[in-house]
Amino acid sequence: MLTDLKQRRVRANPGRASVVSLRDVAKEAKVSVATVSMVLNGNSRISRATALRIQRLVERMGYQPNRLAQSLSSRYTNVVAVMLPALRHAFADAYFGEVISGICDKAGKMGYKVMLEQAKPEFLKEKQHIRIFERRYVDGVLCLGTNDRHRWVEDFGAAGCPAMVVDNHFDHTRIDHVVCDYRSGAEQAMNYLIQLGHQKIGLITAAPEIKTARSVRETYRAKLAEVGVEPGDDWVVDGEFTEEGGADAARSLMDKVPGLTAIFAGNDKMAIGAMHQVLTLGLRVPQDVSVVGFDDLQHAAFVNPTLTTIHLPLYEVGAMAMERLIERIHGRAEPVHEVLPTHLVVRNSTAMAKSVSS
Amino acid sequence: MLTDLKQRRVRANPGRASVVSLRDVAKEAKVSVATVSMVLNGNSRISRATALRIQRLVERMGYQPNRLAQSLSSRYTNVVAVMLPALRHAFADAYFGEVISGICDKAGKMGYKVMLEQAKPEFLKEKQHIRIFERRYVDGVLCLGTNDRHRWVEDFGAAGCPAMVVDNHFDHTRIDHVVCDYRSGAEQAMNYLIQLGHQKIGLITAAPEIKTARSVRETYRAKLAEVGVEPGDDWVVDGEFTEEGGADAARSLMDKVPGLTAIFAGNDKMAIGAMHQVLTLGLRVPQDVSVVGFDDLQHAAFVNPTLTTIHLPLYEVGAMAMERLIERIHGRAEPVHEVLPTHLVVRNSTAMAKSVSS
DNA sequence: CGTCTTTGCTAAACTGTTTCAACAAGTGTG
DNA sequence: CACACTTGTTGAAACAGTTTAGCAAAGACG
Repeated sequence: MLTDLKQRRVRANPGRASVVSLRDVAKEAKVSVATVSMVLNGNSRISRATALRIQRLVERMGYQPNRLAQSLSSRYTNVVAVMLPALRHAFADAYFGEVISGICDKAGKMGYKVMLEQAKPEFLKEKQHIRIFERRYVDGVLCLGTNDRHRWVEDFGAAGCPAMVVDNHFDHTRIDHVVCDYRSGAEQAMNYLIQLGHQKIGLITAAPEIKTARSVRETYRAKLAEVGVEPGDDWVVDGEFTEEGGADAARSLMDKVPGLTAIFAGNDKMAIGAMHQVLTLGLRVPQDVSVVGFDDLQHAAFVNPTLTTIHLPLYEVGAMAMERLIERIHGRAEPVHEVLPTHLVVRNSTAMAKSVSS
Repeated sequence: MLTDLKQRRVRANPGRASVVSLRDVAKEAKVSVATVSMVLNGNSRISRATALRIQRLVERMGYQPNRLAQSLSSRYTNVVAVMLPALRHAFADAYFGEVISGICDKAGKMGYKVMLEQAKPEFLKEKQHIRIFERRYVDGVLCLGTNDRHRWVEDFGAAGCPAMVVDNHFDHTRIDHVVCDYRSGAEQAMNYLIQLGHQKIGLITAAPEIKTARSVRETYRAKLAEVGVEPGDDWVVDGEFTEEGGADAARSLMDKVPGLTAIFAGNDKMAIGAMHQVLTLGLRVPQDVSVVGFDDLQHAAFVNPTLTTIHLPLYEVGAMAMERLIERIHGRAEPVHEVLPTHLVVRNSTAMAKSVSS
């Protein structure tokens, strides 16, 4: 008999929609808040009749649980953070965009919200990446665009915070990851170029501190070795993962490697920059120089000429990382180390090597 | 004298970092939780000595306020949502990326977190865009990529939820907005083309339901009228804001408008698609056809030829929208209608019209 | 010396949920 | 008929903060 009828302070809530609480529903239904809560959570100890009555009331009153209170009580926020690197154009990057797309779609389906964070130096120095857990902003974090120098990734493991490295791989840390098969992708690209008769193949890559980039580089050397080619020091150039970098790298290659007939770039942006540079130098793609990219961004099909590239299942990588992260949050014990397959997409930036075709 | 010494249940928190609470600090300092709370919130009624002592203790114990509890009590979450349109590549879009970049940077500086949402049909049908307020996920929302058909934008005003339309403008709704000066941008582009001697200028635009696109279209007609040119029906084609659309639109223009010497595209993606198509048709850019874009995405400087375009201050638009939204959350009464200036960036996709230069 | 004000702090109410112990009523069993 | 078990529900504690009313003690003043 609702003994607790003491006046609730009238909500001083200027202009904001007055929200109904569990209490309001309970009072209206003349039951305790515990009962309403149990109905909403499908507790089987509530009679069918009461459950139905209250469900209708909840519907009619438009009750929405306050998820701050829910999270406070349940210790789960149902929010995960996406950590992006502190690059000026990180959000405007098609590569990250594709991964985030997969993350968000999966998150939505699993009832999770996605929060955006950038791994800026001061953010990390203040240990904010751990604080977002301690302060209960998130249940887990997905780390994009990481490299070996990002030692902060290890903090998550040490602090017991669910975290996942997306599309990269740390050697000396047991942190979970979901990654594309860069090695196999590089093999396919090199096989294809070699098949077309190319031997003097330049590699534009970046950041040796990125494991996946190292895989590509090693595969490049291994594949050339298979056909008896020993690349010179000038054959591998850093392109910083940007169009500008790719363009500069291509210039360096054209300068220092006479007779070069093909360029393999570690991502599409560098490939596009490189193509641009080759064309600027008055040479033709693919007649004089073939170019192969890596990523298969949507854009790759709309440059001139269209770009032959390795397709990475970035959307799928994002979705799977999200799924596995949620499992980890819910207590999964086994480590996650998923590798997703890649494939070659042939377009118009590649052709038979000149020495062969002529 | 801590009368409330009843045992707190031992935290059943397997593996997770044990977090210190206000209570823990209070107990250690032998004061009440209220005192600690007041110290942290800078309440002046606490003695300097106590404040200092507690601040040091807070530091030493590594206390971090639980923001779920804070938000529950204060009714502010310090989180805003960014609503993106339900396009497959919304996150991979450089246009949105640039705006989001500005939003996130500003949010970080103002102590806000950013949550990502996609305006999918079922999301809106379930009124989730209002629910995220009712359920206290966010204090405000920034709407990107909206158009006149998105009537849900009006729901925010009706429900008293702080919201802001970013880089667009609704005629019949008094919702706040921050927008680039599309009209002036289009004027600059048209002036420049006309200056170069172009008269037969095709327009690739999109979605008449987007106010800013309509502004561009109207300006295009007005500017042509100024020089006595009446564009035919075939001169204006829809390009759907995509590379593919731009390419198709360019084909249509080349087909149906004999003697066309310039194309003005409503965004850079369509411009790039159009350039690609023109080149594919065996014509040269800019010698045969000049192309002007709109946006000045980072990418525009790395296509071949580099793209002449209108620079939009998208980063700044995002940052300002965020700032104004926070003001609105904190009770700002006056409507926000900001317009940010644009400017022309001349690159290599434009040249004198053929009839003039020859 | 008694009253008033200021200072410094505390108890308790409040935010809105989940969950558990307990209890009344009804049913089944020996 | 007594006892145990099941069913349906409730009260209260817990989550972790903020905020307000109010209580002592100390200083100012008539």
